[in-house]
Amino acid sequence: MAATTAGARGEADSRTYSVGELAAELGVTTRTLRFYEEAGIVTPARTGSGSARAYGARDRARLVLALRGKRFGMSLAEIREIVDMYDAEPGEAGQIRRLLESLAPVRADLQARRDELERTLAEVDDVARRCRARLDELGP
Amino acid sequence: MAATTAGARGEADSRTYSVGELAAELGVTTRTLRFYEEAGIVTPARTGSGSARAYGARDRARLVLALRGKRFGMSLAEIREIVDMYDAEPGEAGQIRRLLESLAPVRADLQARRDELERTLAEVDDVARRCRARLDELGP
DNA sequence: GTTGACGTTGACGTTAAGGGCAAGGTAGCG
DNA sequence: CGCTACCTTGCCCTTAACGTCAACGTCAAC
Repeated sequence: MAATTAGARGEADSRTYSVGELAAELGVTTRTLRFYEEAGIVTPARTGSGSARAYGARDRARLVLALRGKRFGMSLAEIREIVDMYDAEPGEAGQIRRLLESLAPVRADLQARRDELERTLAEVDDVARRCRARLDELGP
Repeated sequence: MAATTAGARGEADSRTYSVGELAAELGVTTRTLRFYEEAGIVTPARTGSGSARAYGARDRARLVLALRGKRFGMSLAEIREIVDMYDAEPGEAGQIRRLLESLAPVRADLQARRDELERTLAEVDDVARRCRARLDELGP
């Protein structure tokens, strides 16, 4: 199946990356990329003969999202879910509605985290402010 | 050493919690609290005879901070550092200055994370928007 | 004075997220 | 042809952050 490795339509795929290349670019090891593949986050194509992984633009995008997700404490499983819905094929109305619904809690969670971060940031700033005040009090 | 379990000054300590109590309140297990103690995040006092842990307001506050930190992907070690500086004794000028300096990168990191979150949130919203548009296109 | 709820330490098990290494394939290059 | 660089698939090791279990103390209640 599949025609030219290109997606549904629009061959603006540009290029394709090898593990090493992509790993270097993303600042992770090749082991990590392989691990993410096992976790179902990416499914790179293979080169005809060598069975070497060939990551496309879509894989790259998913990895970027995954690494971002990891940064604020998501598990690979959570990440997988989110990334999956990110680039799900449009499909028919029912499917889209389901996607929208599953998006809601994700959004809520992200927002909650952001708010917490905001609060934390404010607290840190407050500590800093108090420090400076104390220094003013002491210093000449 | 130490006088009454109370901090530097101001006995507004109110009450003290047992492991179970505090764990329930914070929504974690007692094991977790003990683990955080090993990790140096809290150092609850002990009751005279039984050697049972008695968590004070300060411990509670540190745990709240720690759990918040965990939510956005910090390791217990990182958490410990931050929490430590949060309620470090004022100390002399040099110490305060050092605290201020170590606070800067933390703040930068938090801000970076928040910005990333913001961007992710925007992307999620964008996906949702496109979903709705597509539904409008399809629906009657 | 024993029962039960709750606490204690200690030790071992588990899960997630990789690290690292061995043994081998393959593609270009001189 | 052989060298080198990069890739492949196992497979086991490690670290963090707990879970779980055992064996035992303690304190109030009955």
